[in-house]
Amino acid sequence: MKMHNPPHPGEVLKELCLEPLNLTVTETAEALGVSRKTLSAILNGRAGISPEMAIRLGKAFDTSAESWLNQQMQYDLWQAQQTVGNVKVKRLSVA
Amino acid sequence: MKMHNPPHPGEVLKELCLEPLNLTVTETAEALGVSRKTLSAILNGRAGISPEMAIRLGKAFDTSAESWLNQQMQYDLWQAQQTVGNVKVKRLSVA
DNA sequence: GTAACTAGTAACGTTATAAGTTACGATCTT
DNA sequence: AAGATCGTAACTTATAACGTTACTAGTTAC
Repeated sequence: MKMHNPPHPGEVLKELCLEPLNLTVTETAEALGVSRKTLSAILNGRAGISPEMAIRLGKAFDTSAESWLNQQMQYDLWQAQQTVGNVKVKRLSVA
Repeated sequence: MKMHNPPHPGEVLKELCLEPLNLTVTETAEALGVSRKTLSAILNGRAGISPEMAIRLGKAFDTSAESWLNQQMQYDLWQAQQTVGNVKVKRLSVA
């Protein structure tokens, strides 16, 4: 029931990882083994974090890949709810 | 560090939702508002659960959309780790 | 035993996303 | 001025979700 707009994981990545360590986008992209463009898109909220990317981030920043995917999931779910949150579905549970 | 192969969410859906309620695939697909093919693909592990689908499942079975997406995430992450789990990434953390 | 229902799936199309390379313009730094 | 950095547009490739239609095969009912 999270009711607040979850931040895009890219923002978090920038604020919690790149900035504190004074890492450039170019430098970080190379370290991650992805193109600068790919990282840039994530940082600017124009792409999501794929499972592969989550693994890379986990290794680079010594965090859990899961935490990155989790943030992405929260973000995606919130977005989907804004779009199709009012789809009509027949209740199938016992209740 | 979950080391066991997580089940495909489609299996869980079948065993925990359809079967206990004696629901047919056709019937459930209609209730969810998706095509029979789409549901069938999920149930047989040939498609994943999208955020939209998670919302539909949550409404139909009175569960949280999050739990469905979470299962999908675990599954995707495990799959990705089997494939690219050994990518080389430069360590960027302080440690 | 035929008709109805059910299920998997192949073949087609549409839309969207992740990722890559290349290239350009803008800023900032030395 | 020269070099580095960054965002981003254009283009390509691969994958994925979803839809419709249609075929095959099994099961159930009359």
